[in-house]
Amino acid sequence: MRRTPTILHLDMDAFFASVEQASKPSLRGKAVIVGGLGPRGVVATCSYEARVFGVHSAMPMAQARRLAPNAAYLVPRFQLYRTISEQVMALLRALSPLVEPLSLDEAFVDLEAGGAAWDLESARLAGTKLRADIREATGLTGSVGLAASKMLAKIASEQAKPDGLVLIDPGTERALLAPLTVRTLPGVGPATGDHLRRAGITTVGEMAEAGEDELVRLLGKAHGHALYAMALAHDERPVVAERETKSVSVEDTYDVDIHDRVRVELEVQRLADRCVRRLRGAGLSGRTIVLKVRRYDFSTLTRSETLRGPTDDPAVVREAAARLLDSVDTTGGVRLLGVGVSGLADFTQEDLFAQAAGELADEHAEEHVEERDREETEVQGERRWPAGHDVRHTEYGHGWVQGSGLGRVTVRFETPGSEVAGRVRTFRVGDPELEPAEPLPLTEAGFPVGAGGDAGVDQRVDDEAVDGGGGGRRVDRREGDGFGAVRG
DNA sequence: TCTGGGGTCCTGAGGCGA
DNA sequence: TCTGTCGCCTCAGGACCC
Repeated sequence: MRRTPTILHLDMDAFFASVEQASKPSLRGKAVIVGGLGPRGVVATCSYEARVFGVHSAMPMAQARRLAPNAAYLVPRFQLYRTISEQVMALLRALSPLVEPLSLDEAFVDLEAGGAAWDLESARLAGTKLRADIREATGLTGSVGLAASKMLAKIASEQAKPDGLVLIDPGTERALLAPLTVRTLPGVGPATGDHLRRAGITTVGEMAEAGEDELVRLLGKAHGHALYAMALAHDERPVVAERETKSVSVEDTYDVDIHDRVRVELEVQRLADRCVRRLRGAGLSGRTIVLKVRRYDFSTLTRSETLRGPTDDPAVVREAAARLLDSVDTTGGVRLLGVGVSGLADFTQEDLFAQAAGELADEHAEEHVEERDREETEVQGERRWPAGHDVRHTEYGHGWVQGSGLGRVTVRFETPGSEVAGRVRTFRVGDPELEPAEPLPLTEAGFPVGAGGDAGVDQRVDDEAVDGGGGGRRVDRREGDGFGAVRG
């Protein structure tokens, strides 16, 4: 392990929720919860104000609503988050060519490789400056951890949250780790945590004391060796800038279990088409087709088939997925279906006939996508208005959808630069003066050139209105009008 | 009461050829 | 020719991460 704390871990604070608060002044200081708003949605991120009520990531949305009924509930706007994330990643790449993004809101940076830091003080300075730069460029806060390894840098940034910086001094690592719970270590989730607890091991120090042989006996070879090394603060994993994609998959959870076998078959075909579009979009093909089925009782099974050569042919993937489905009993109903492709290559080995058939099928698939996009943004000729998405009104200007339902849409007219919360007005959903709009930049610095906003047409539509967060007043709560229905 | 979506990695069973 | 074994591959499931 290197002796200088020049591995940096950046973690943006409550990223999705913070972006929403920055773009909607009326939500600042309020409980904001971002996630799937359907009956089976879960929380993606929530603001620190929402965490006070016990809400956290991955919690079922229904539970979050019970804990924080007056919070603002918004659907994620991934395109906007991606745009902001690119701004942040650009700042990281200015520090070093060795940047390893873990997600939209997290990354490792090897400061030493970029010459941005070489000792304790230069590392601290680089981290401090980075946080200031991020705030200036995006208006958002991020927490920084600095240490001599990835594991320790990540633990440090966790301790720094929110809006802080923690540097782990070389030589103090083991003492720092010893009292922490085993769940602190990457790779220890609920199952491994339980396993260790049953063996009387609850802290990292106890893991180190237990010894390598005992951990291997308890957790298996790979896991045991890796976790023992981590418990001793040994982590030699390098920061890796480019990671190869190993698989591509798509899956859908349905609002209501599907019992109809024909419908299940149809959904699998659609998922296969979507998966192939993603595959082709990435310029990839793959050999192994995987079908995933989650049944009514939440039991999950996968079936896979390996072809003789890699394919990106929608017809081939559809047929393989259909064959795999033949071996699965779906009579009790299914809540989730998924199709994936692994064993990836950046070339194909299809014969000419298959290629030709594929192109034909692909044309149909493209038509199908456009059709679905229309379905998602319009219902019986009327536009849909996802909660939180930006809109523009010819008279009142820029705003965002606070809620919709019963043929009405409620809009709050404000922009990221607004000093005070904007006024709220309600319109007919078909009002010709109201149209979806691109998100505005969060700061005057704006988005980088070429970065797009969110078209606002490709998101799942919520079926709930949102509350501004303050007064406990619910706006336009929709009754069952078909908006939340399962696609298809 | 309920539990998303998109990934990665590991393990163990079983088939198969050398 | 039969049998054991080793290594590799495929398949299914589980755990974990964000």
